[in-house]
Amino acid sequence: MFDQFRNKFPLTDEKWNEYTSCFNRIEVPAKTVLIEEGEVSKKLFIIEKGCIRVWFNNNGKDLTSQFFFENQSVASIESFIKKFPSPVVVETIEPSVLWWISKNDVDTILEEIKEIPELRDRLINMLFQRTFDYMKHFFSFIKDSPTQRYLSLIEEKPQIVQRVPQHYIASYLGVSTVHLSRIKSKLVHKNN
Amino acid sequence: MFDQFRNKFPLTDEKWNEYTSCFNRIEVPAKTVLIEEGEVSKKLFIIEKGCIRVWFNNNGKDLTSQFFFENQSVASIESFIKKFPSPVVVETIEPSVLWWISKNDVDTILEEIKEIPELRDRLINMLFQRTFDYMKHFFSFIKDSPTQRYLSLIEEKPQIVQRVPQHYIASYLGVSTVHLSRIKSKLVHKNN
DNA sequence: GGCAGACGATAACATTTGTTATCAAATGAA
DNA sequence: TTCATTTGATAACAAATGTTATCGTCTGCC
Repeated sequence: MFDQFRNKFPLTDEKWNEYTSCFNRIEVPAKTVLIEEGEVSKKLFIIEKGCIRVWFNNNGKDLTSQFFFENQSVASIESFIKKFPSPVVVETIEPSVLWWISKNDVDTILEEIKEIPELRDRLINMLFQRTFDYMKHFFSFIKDSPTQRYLSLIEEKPQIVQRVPQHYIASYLGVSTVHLSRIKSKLVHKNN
Repeated sequence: MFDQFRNKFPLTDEKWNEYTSCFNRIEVPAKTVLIEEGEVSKKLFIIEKGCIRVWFNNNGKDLTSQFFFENQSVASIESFIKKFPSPVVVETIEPSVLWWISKNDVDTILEEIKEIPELRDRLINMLFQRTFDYMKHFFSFIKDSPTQRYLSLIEEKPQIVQRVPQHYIASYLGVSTVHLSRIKSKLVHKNN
């Protein structure tokens, strides 16, 4: 799992082995809850195989905020960093193979590597990138119609449309399942 | 303007004076464009007095993404950091007193202070905070009705409701000016 | 003072989107 | 296989929101 990244990190073999051995491999079925709402999340997950959905409960309704696929890392980020109760549920969609690491181990590693500017800069860059991604998604809710958001999703994140059940996509786009059906139906008729 | 922050920064008087002298004071009327769409923004602004709106053009329509008031710093953040053409317009709403600093000076200062862990941590914290703020605003578009968003705005950012013309608030909430009028009207009638 | 433009309320109508209910197809478990 | 569950399409109706137009008020400017 981690060998593919070995050459990207300027670490000794010893340190590399020490760090990668902090990760624990698990296999879980679909619809496994990895982090519950209200729990203080002490785990960070990396997806080897499968697909994860982050959602929260709003007046009894499922609202999906993000999807994650192979090679992405997932946590209830605010909970993981600030030790707040998680506002969101993290749950598998497909049967998945995951690696998790505890917050303690992450903190230890971060403390050790912070002297390596290359890694520090990369982490800061990741933070900015995540900020920009949120901005982009946020803007689309103000400026685009649901139909346009769906078309952008097909264009920019085809994995989601291909692998995720449609009612989750609807809750991600902020529309009802019925309306997403209508949107798809209209698009098909327009193209004929 | 900067004296009120003097004791928050662990710097020598010499460095403090050197850094604060990088800022330039300007007074501008209402509706002054500070950063145009498509421009690579090389300035960061701090508001001494007044109020600023960040917006972008979407098919001829004004869409407001943020408001800023006294003591806040404003830039077309992605443009400022990554030197992209700015996707947004930054514009005063009220006659304002501003201080601006060039990107060159910011880079110089950041390079010098990065050895001070207190400042580095504070900067990283600010980045996280901004990420979380975006998340919150973004969630509200998925989970709240326009009426609820307007009520939250009154609750959490009363300055905006008090100081900003209503059609800008409508474009910030993602509704038409007519509909925001209706929302206000319904709230008034409900309370009587 | 008078005028133009900005701002906001309201009405009438059009369009979009949600809700509820029903049905059909696919899927998974016993 | 068979049955229950999940998933998705569609119809009919209700509610929310946008669009266009009109009017009144306020403000800044000459």
